[in-house]
Amino acid sequence: MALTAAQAFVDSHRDEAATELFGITELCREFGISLRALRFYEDKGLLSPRRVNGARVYSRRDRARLALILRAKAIGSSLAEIKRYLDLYGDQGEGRVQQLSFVIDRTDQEIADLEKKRAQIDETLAELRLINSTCREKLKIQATKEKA
Amino acid sequence: MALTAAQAFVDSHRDEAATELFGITELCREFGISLRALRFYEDKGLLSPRRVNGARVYSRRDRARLALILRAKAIGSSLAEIKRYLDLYGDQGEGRVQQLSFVIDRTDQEIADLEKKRAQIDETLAELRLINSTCREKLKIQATKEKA
DNA sequence: ATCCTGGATGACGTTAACGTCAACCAAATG
DNA sequence: CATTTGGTTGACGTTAACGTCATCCAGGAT
Repeated sequence: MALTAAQAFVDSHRDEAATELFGITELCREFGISLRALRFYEDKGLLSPRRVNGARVYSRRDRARLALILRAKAIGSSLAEIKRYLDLYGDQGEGRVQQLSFVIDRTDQEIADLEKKRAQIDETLAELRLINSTCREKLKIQATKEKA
Repeated sequence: MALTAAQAFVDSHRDEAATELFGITELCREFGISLRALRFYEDKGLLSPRRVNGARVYSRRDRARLALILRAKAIGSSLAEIKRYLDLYGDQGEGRVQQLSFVIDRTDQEIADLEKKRAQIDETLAELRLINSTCREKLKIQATKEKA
């Protein structure tokens, strides 16, 4: 099997503690996404992995970022939203008052939005459970009918 | 002000108990969506209001359906998903075993998906709250610094 | 040397969910 | 009657988030 320099390095350390770098296919398989998607996220500025001979090499931080991206996608955020959202994660450094207040406001907003969404999910869940149990009841009745 | 027959009817009963019908603009304003969107949902088979002189007239049930649609959209479902989802609501009638089992399976699946999504939201909320309070701490420190 | 395997652009296609625009109608209004 | 108002149907445009080629390139394997 043919290997690029980066992948060779990765593979050689696969079972050791220091597997700090990941190839693109590796990451894609791990998260179940396509190469195109991962490159697309990069185009959109959500990721910026290092390059080795032109090839993308992802660090643990890149991998963590990707996990955040996919989770955010799963809860319905657009890539544009996710981009702004990611800024909140990295940047809380030793910021000035201005920056801190900004992050606080943004997170306040995000939190409010998510709580609203959560509430809607709970409503829906309650209704679905009702439908579900109602159907189960009816099914039971049908079953007894059939026995008779 | 000019009124179509249907709207005239609606308006004439506006403050009474029997306001059972809604015009399209009325509904759109109530839910904050565009005319185009509402018609689009109809094209996709999510709604089928009655017609009076060609104009759409929505009943209470239509209105309730629309509420479901928008809530489902808010939690991230596509219109195609919503369509199948709506079938679960209306159809649980006095169905045969086949139909009942189908609805049970579908709701089971939906419930599992929503619970997963809810869990991801909770994770995200926890992280955002952490970031938020951390920033507030830092801001406090900055404030005391400034007083000194 | 050559072939094969990854991976890297780049360009174009695609689907969902509308927005926008044009042209038409029917009813109330002046 | 002419007009304005609110509604209708197309048809085409648009944005997001990729999929799908086609082409190119570098590094091992044979």
